[in-house]
Amino acid sequence: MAGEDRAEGFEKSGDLDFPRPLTTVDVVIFSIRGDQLQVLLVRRPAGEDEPFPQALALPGGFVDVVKDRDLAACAARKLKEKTGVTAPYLEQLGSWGSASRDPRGWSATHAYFALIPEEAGALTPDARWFPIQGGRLKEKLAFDHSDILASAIQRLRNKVEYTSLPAYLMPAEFTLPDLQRVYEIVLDRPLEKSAFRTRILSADMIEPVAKMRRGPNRPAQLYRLKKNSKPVYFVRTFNPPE
Amino acid sequence: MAGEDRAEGFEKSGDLDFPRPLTTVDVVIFSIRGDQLQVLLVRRPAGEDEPFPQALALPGGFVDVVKDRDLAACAARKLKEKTGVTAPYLEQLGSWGSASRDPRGWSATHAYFALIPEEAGALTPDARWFPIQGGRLKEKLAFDHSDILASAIQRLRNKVEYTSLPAYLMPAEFTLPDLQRVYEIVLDRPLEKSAFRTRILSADMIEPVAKMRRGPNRPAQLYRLKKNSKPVYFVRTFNPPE
DNA sequence: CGAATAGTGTCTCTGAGACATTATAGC
DNA sequence: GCTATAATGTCTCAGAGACACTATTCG
Repeated sequence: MAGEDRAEGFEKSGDLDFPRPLTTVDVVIFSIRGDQLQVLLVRRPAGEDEPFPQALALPGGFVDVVKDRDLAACAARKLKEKTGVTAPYLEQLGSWGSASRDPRGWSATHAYFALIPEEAGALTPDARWFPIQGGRLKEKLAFDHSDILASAIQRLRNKVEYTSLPAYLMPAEFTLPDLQRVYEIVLDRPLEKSAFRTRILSADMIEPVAKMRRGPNRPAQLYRLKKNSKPVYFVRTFNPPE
Repeated sequence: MAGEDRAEGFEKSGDLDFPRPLTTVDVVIFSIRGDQLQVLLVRRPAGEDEPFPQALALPGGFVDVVKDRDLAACAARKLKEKTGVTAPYLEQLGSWGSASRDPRGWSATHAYFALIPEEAGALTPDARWFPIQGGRLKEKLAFDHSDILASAIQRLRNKVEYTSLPAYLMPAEFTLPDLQRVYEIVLDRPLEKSAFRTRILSADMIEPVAKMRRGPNRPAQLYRLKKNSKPVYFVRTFNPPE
């Protein structure tokens, strides 16, 4: 059955009649809400034969070989279904597959992570936002979703050190102090204003709009993301403390 | 058949009787041979009903739900089978899945990439090394393996700018000029000797052995990787030209 | 000695960190 | 004027780039 031939790499692939792992896609969806980094989670159904009934989980599910042309389309579909949003930023995170992660049998999930602005979309009723505090989620998740989420948080933090990713968490128009605040929320440490501004402005990723944000103090210049702006990679990280 | 319920994320998962994609693992194995970056490829079988008969491909194959505990173990097994080597460096690269990449049906592959030293292992007869020239392979590959390889090359080059990954391509003992040469081969551009040495030596990743490499000129200090040394991440990239 | 490569030193430049200073709004 | 926040400027420091210079072997 699960013999050598197959494992050696297609040598007898004319015969495709052997057990296949389950194939799923899960999406880690981040947003900034109320000055916190938050992640979108759904509650699993309650059925008798359900794995992890009622547990919290990442939005996701089985690949649909009819509806989904490829993995990215599948992830985009799940994102759209849960949030109404179409791909501001969607990146593949990695895959997790083993005999034990799903009680129903050998399964492999393709994990993606998405960044969306606070204003975006209309949630489905089964989905809720949960804050990431101290770089972690308090709640336990179904399957190995806690591992996947931890990996997503680490990847996000890492990349925020040397990329413009937080721009995708911003509303259409924002000020430089707004953007710096989002960097600081994700990294959970303060950044130097002066160095921050130099870095962002020299990256040619945002452009000023002819408006200012007014408040009880000096107004701030409003900016927007430049058209078709891909993420920018800086040649240095922010120097992590110590 | 491929209806909404399933796609919505396990909601009816009691019913697992629907088409599953094929699940494979492929490994991009790099080594330095004869002053070139090379990749290990196998030739596909010639059978009538084989996809891409006789074409070159990355080593890999179906996940074996009996033999393979998880994806990484599956990748390590394939690496071992083809090269006799056990994991000097093995990292997940990403996954590729679509309806069209394999003529036998919807399939998803989990791609890994491995770095091994030149001396290592005994190849199986169906595997051969092919040089990467100008950052690309001349040969066309089966499936979407050309895309996967291109992605692996890009990831490798990227990481070499700010990590110690090339250390895993080195023999047990090597000199600093040797190591610099490997960096230069992968990046395909010369590096400054002085800056290179400062960076590597301050990274605390290698240690001198009490030997010198002798030649027709001044001998060079031999080094080895420190025990259990994980890859080092530098806070700056080498400044790319222009 | 010369050739060749190993290894070090010097000078400049860029960008981050720290922190002071100036600017502009509301009250 | 006072307060609060936006925006800029100054000084220092680390590390890269460029390149000169010294060191050590063989022949």
